[in-house]
Amino acid sequence: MNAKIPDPNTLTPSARRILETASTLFYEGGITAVGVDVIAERSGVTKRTLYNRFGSKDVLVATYLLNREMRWRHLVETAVSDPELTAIERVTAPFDALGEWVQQSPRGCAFINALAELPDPEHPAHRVAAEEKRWLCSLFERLANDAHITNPADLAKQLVCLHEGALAMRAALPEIDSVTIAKDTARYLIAAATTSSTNIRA
Amino acid sequence: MNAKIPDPNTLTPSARRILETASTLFYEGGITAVGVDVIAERSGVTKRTLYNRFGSKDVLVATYLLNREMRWRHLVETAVSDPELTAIERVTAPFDALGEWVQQSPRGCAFINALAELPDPEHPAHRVAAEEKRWLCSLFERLANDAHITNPADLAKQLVCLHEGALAMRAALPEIDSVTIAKDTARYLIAAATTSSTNIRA
DNA sequence: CGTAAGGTATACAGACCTGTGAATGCAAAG
DNA sequence: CTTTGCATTCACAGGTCTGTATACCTTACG
Repeated sequence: MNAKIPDPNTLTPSARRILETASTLFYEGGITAVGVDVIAERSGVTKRTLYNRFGSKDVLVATYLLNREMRWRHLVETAVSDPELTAIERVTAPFDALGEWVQQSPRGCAFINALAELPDPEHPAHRVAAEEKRWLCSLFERLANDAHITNPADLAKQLVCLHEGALAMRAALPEIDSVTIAKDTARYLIAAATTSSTNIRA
Repeated sequence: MNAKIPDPNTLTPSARRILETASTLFYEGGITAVGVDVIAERSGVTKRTLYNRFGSKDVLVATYLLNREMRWRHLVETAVSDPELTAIERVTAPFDALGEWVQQSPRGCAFINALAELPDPEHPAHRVAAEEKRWLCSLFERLANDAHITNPADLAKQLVCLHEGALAMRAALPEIDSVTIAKDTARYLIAAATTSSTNIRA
């Protein structure tokens, strides 16, 4: 029932083109609304080739999300590894990455969007989406830990919420600069958590 | 091109049933993925009746979102009007409402989800979604103002981000109690903004 | 030279999609 | 009693959807 996802790095030239076209169309037009015919046509490829390379639309969707996750992770990892940054600044670096990212992705989080369209929890999209959020959360936790912040786990969850909220708000109300707001709020929470001040009381 | 949306409060019995069925199916299965045939069948109604009442699927979708927004607004307005609450507690009351809401809506924000599926900015869904976010933002601002908080506008935007993030995270990673985290964070930000402490520095 | 892999081209199956047409039953309100 | 509104049944149009079948071409490589 569930074919395996091809490695986005070892694709034939046509498969590359298909994946790139599909990525754009899926993100901009929605997964369900975009048919394989359009993807094939816009890739300069026949539908047969598409199915030869990916086997099914579901696998193509999963590859799209996986590939997108890889690109996003790479961007974030580059941002947090900037040697110019202090340990504290590193914690908010993902928000800088997000600021760049949304320039080309104003329609919200592709993983959240995919979840909205694919309710079946068995669909590989759910695994990819959940994993991405978990990854971001542990990254925040690790960075907070490296910056000697009290309660890194709690702070990480707060930052992830802010992060997701900024992405969603960007899609719904672009007139609000939600990414900057989220980053400023993150900075504030971090500063508060470093100065050994009163922490959050449940 | 754009038929008008019927008032969800003055519907014939059949239309009510159609709207309720559609609401469930759209939210749980995605808007594009759910066809009018299923909606009609599950409502015990013929497709013709559906089209007599709503005119098009797009209008049905818009009515679904509008009706959902009305229910959500009502829930929030009830929560913030609780006479037991102090002015400060009122500011976080929408998060309490959210906690109840997600019990029956674990699949994220219906408006954000709709935006993900309907990229056309002319679609009425965009108006409804943007308006809902704007409404929530001004509500937060008003509540913050009533609680004599410095910079109510800034705080409101932060709270909206937290709010949306909690909703999105709930859908992606239900194992994290994101609503509680968001509410606690909100309380913290509010407390910080009331004690005339250092505010956010850009 | 021979073979295999990647790709092209066209057609098709079978299901589902939104939306319409035409005729009819039924009940309440004027 | 008749109009009006609501709902019904059945059939259909015209597309689009995913996925497959058949047959051919081109290039690389051993």
